[in-house]
Amino acid sequence: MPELPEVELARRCLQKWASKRRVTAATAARSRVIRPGPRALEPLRDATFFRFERRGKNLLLTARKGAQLHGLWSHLGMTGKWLRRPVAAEAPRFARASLTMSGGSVLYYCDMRLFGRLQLVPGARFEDIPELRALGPDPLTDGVDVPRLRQRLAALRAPIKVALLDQRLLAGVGNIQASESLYRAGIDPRRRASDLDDKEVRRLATGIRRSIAATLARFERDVGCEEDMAYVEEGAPNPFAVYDRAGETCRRCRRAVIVRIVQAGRATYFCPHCQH
DNA sequence: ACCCGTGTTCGCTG
DNA sequence: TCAGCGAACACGGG
Repeated sequence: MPELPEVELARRCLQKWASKRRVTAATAARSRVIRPGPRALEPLRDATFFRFERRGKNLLLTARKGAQLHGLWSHLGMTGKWLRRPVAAEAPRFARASLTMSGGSVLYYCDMRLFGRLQLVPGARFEDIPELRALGPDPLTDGVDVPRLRQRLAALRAPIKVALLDQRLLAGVGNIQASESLYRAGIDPRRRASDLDDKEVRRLATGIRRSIAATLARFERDVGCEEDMAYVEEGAPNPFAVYDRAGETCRRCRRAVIVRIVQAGRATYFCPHCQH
């Protein structure tokens, strides 16, 4: 489920669950998401997590064990999530790794589709990892630098919606936030990225910030991390303005109908009347 | 049965 | 050389 807001929520939950507690056991199933292999997490035994960062959709945790630092890099892919359970409880479905914490709880990494990633980073040297170095600025923690964004977009022939999914441009914008941001900015997702003028990039930057802020605010209201953490409550109404609303009347103009198209293999939703 | 999917990477093509 | 595209990954839900 995770785009930037969901991953930020996961970061806050993990911080709350793991801060100042010691890892008493760490297990990992044989699975392609655990790197480099099933024994990858064993060095975390007796370590204590003290830093909980997020860059785009990546969670970067740091633990200390004596003089040693261990990094844990977690990317949730499409279906990854972290859950907390009492030590006596059964493991959740699709659990791929677990960290048993002092104090009697277990943190489970669960991932049905196995598109995620869980990797130990020796010495917590995240700065040495090429995939992380390649990430663009994070709209929530770094803000959006409009002149820089426009300069980057000017070099791209791809449609603006497709460009927004490139994590080298901005880290954390995913398929939902891309549609939502463009809707807020009143920009047609099919426009060539290089064709956006200054004013439009400014509107887009505002759209991105507000769309992320709105989603995060909703999570803060509706989703806690007391026990397990549910990204989307079962049967909850769609919280987004256009995403997954094909065929519905646009809430802004009340005239046109939201359209679904496919770009680069992904669904895009927009209002043909409000977005140009 | 069939299609769809909040992500990323790889290989092919023009 | 490189942007762009489809496929692949894996599996449940509508």
